[in-house]
Amino acid sequence: MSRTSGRANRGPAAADENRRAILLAARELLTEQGGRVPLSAIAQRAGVSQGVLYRHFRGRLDLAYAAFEDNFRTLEALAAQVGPGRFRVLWDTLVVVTLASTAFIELVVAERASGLPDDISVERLVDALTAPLREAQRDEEVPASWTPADLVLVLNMVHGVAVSRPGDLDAVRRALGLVDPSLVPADLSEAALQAARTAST
Amino acid sequence: MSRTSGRANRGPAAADENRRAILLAARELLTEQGGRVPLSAIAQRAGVSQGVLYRHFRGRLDLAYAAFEDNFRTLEALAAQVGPGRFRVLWDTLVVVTLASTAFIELVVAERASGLPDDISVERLVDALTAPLREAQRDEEVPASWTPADLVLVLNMVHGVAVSRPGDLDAVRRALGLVDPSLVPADLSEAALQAARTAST
Amino acid sequence: MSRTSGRANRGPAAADENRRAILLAARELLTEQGGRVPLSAIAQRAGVSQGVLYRHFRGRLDLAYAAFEDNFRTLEALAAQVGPGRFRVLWDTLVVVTLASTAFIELVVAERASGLPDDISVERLVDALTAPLREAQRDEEVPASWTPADLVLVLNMVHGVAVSRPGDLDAVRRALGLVDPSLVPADLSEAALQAARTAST
Amino acid sequence: MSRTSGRANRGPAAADENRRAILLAARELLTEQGGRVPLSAIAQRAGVSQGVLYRHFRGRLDLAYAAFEDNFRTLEALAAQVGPGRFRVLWDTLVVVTLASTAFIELVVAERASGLPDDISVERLVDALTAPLREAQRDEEVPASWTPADLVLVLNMVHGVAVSRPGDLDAVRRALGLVDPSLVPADLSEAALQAARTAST
DNA sequence: AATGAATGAGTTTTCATTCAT
DNA sequence: TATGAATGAAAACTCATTCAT
Repeated sequence: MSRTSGRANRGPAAADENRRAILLAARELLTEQGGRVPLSAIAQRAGVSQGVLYRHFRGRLDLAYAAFEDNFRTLEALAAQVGPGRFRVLWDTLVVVTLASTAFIELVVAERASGLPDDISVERLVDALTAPLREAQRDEEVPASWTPADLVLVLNMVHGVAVSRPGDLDAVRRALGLVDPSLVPADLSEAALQAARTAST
Repeated sequence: MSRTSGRANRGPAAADENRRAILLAARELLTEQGGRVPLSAIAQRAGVSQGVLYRHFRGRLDLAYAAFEDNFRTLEALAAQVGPGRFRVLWDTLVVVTLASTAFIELVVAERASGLPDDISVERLVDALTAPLREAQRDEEVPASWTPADLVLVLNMVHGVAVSRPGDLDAVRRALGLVDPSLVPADLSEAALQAARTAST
Repeated sequence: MSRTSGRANRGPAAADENRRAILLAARELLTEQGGRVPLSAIAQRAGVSQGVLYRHFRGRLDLAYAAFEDNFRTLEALAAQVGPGRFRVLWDTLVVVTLASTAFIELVVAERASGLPDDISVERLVDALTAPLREAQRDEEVPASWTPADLVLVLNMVHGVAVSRPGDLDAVRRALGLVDPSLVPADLSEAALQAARTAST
Repeated sequence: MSRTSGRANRGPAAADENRRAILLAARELLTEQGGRVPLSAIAQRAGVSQGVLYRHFRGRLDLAYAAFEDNFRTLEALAAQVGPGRFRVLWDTLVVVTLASTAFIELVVAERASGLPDDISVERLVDALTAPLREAQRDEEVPASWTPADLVLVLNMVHGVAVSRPGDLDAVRRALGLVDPSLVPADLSEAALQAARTAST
């Protein structure tokens, strides 16, 4: 599953590709083996030397921060688009992205003592959700009582299910259904997750 | 928060006290510093030597298993009692115990690759819940549609909130309320958690 | 030149001996190979594992601090003794110890950015020198114009010669003679240095 | 303190400027942070790429050798001039240059194991000093007993003070005064040092 | 000729686990 | 039986040096 063939120096031109390969490898290995996979294993899976990993990311946590940043950007881009049903799209993506990022969330949670960087915050999510949620409530697609913060809470719950039952998408569906049927994404498949994983910047 | 005072050999009489002190220290340190605290730090906080820690627990995961076993026993004892309202008591305890054991759950989840021992399983929880839940449904205290497995799912969700927002009991209350108001425990306080923490065998 | 024979675990009883062996090995290797010898090489020469080195000393600088502390104690003990000629003894020892500690001084100097711990200071030397110097001046053994701080300055100069001409004791003698003939120690031999090296706590 | 502005290829015209910028950056960083600054940091401070640094200097030690060579040339030029008081000028410059080059001296001393190149030697200094010293002695400006080698020894001592008390020019003055008042340079100021630093080739 | 990314070989550092006392 | 030192096997991290562009 190594991305690049040999270990030839492909030169600076490959820098961006390397960065992406590292993030992807991290996602995979963290998911497969848990938060303590050696960084050297991640570098290896990405097909780069350890030095390259350290050039791109200051350390383990930085990998997670970078993934979060990517996610935020994806979501903010979605939220910025207007049109009917954008809440639906945004929410479904949010759930899928949360599931695809379980490993990174765990990492950050495990190192909570270190404190989060400013640009990784619940507020950012709340901001992106506010307008789309209001629209959806106006159109009576979702209960009027919900706040953006409630939705973030639901994502936290989704994460709880994801870590407790790795790979069990049906459990996630049932869990969301317990809160409200309208929260269950239309396409919650392994393929959708895989797409979200590969899409990282 | 008991620490053994000196370091004289206090004989087997101290063994139990040591065991409890170790589990408590582990809970504290895992919560404070995340899953990677050195075992030596746990031993130190517990006021025992590393040798003693190893005498009681085979390793890091064993600490979590032991805590789980304790929890299971507490809950099964509760479930065995009959009488009106026993579901209420059982559920409230389940939530509190889940929150008090966040650190150990994280540990096990992080090492999920290692596989769980047989006596730590969802089934055991389902078994304990089945009868009390049926009673509560008969008395129309909770929706008839719920299954014991659904409740375990809710506990998973609670765990998700707990790790995402450490110490925020209000978030837990709101989250449970989103599922169903009847799921919010009557006494969900730091004091209740502390009691659950100290209660470990 | 390894101090201990094999690599058997000689148990806690050897802890003190290990500490000493590490300091001695550090002195030797730093002198032979400069300030960048791998700590692993020091551990090896001392006949202990790397972990033992780290148990005794937080890192490279700690080795130097420990050596300084040892030196200070030796000197303060000498300064505390009374009797005629104690300045002579103290000064000669000071020069020898400075030369025997060249490697550690270089280390600390190289890492000056890190700042010194409080208990490693010029003042401590000045304090130890004050009374003995006063006596020597009363007895007209040394020029009345000198201050303890001047003597420390002379030690700094000795260090300059030591690093610039490693092993050249004659250069040290000539240098001290340029300042004042009375500053040249009576016994400034490789044997005296070796004794000072081995004497570290 | 010159930095190349952009990063366009400015052609061979920039080569000299780069060389100087690198040496200056090395002086600064070695002084600030000790002998272990990464070469990449030096290149960065100099405003050039690592490749350029390597084009000019084979490695870390080469930086020091180059600085020494520069110093030697300056001094030999001074020594070649005749006229009354040339010893004075030469000596004062020697002291200033020694202080301005502390960082490089430390570097070479730390790597003493590697051995010096032939053209960096005490003899070269002795040669430059011989005639001027003889004149000064004939004019009774300095004690007749001194040899050129003694003066080199005094420079070694100056270096010892410089590393032990970074930036403390007064200590240097006092130290030289302890040897002989005539050795204290007339202008021993930070400005004079700065001039010597910038003067490199 | 300049840039700065990539390599890869150290070095440092950390712990789980063992074991002498 | 308890203690805490020692081991040793990872893992993290750092840079000098090379090299594609």
